[in-house]
Amino acid sequence: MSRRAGILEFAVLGLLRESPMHGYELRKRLNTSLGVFRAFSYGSLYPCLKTLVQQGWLIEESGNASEDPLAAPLAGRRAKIVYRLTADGKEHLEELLAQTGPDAWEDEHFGIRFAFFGQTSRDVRVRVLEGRRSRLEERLAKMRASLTRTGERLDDYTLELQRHGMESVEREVRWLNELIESERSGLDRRREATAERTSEETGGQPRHRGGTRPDPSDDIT
Amino acid sequence: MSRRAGILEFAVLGLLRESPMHGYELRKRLNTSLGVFRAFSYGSLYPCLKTLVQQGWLIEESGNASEDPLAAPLAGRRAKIVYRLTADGKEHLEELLAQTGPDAWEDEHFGIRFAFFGQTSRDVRVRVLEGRRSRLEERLAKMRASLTRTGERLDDYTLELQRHGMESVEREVRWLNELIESERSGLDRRREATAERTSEETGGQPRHRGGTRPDPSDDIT
DNA sequence: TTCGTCATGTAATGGGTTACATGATTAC
DNA sequence: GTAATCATGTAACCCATTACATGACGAA
Repeated sequence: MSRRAGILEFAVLGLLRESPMHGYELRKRLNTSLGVFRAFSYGSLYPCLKTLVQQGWLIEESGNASEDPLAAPLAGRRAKIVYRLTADGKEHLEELLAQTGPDAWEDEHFGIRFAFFGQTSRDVRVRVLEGRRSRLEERLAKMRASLTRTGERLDDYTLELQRHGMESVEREVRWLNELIESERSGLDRRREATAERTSEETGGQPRHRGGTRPDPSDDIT
Repeated sequence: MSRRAGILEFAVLGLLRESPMHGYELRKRLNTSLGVFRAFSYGSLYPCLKTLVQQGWLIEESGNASEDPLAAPLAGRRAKIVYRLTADGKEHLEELLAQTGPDAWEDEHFGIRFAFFGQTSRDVRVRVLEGRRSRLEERLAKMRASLTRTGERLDDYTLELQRHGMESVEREVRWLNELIESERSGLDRRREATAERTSEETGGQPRHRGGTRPDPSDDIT
């Protein structure tokens, strides 16, 4: 059981905790809200959903659950397959969210972890941020060492690439410092607020509708 | 023939153009000089080398070719498999280097392309940089649109993640602007210098040896 | 009636990793 | 002699993508 995360699984579970959705919608959210870094395709999403159902973490429902309540009597609209998190699934997600293992701060995972910080307890948040930071500092050390090394003889472009890369990492470290700082200073107020607060604020807010339909080719890529 | 690039193939060809090497050394270079972004393992490198040999782009040589000429009479040192670029291979690389198709500026490819700018003609360099820039600007537009959209209701962390992501992209755009600018201003001097200059400056510089052996676990990761 | 979007899926493929197996050489 | 590093590989797997197949619905 619990054959270690996989970032898509994580993302799906996290999104479905906020509200039930069908696959198509899920993918769209994956590639806008969370997808700044990563885009997923149906070819991975649907099989993933299937295995999550098999694990008992999701159930398939039919009916226009997460549809806009304002335009409620759609009636004719064909009922799609809506996925909802089960109790087991919620529990499983809770476990994933509580993990602070090394893969929580690797490049790919960190983004997802951060995206669901709203569902994560503050101490885990801090641990993940700190883990990420030391990961990056370790990397910086190696990059500096590699630049210092006598010999190597890199040409200007390679050098420039490395310089820019290092600056990017340094920038992320500064960002993390600020975040950690602000997590720490947020100690006094919202002391009670750890993993329990999410339920009431994730209620059914109307989905966006009308206004600027922003270019049908979704995902930011 | 020429079954489209693949970044590892590209990197191997590019590195071997500078000087012949054996697999182990190749991987190390891949993961330091170029490897700021990406790390490769033997499990992908050796099979890749094999197919490149089959394509006729590399030949296997035995002998301590790229070894430090200062410590030349190593004699006892067992001869490893040294890979050298063939004429065909060089030609093929030239073609790859000249390509300015859309995948030249996608995230993964762009790094490699840039790393070998020293072997690339200036007009191609500019085209790739500009392509990359417009790619990023396109992305920025989508991100802005997605942030502007009414509804969506993202929580603070997701918002912060997107904000940071956008700033990263904006920063890269500024970097590209500077690079393009400096490529353009470099028009007068080195006018002759396009793809022909690389031969004499890539001669056998001594490999690093002695001094600080920088921590045997290579790759920057 | 046709186009665009919504919606769900499958099969083939890709491009890499991990873990393993093996062995030579060098430094202590 | 033994540990670390150098060196070459293979097999099993992973996680995703691409291309494809299918079809319903709404709007022009």
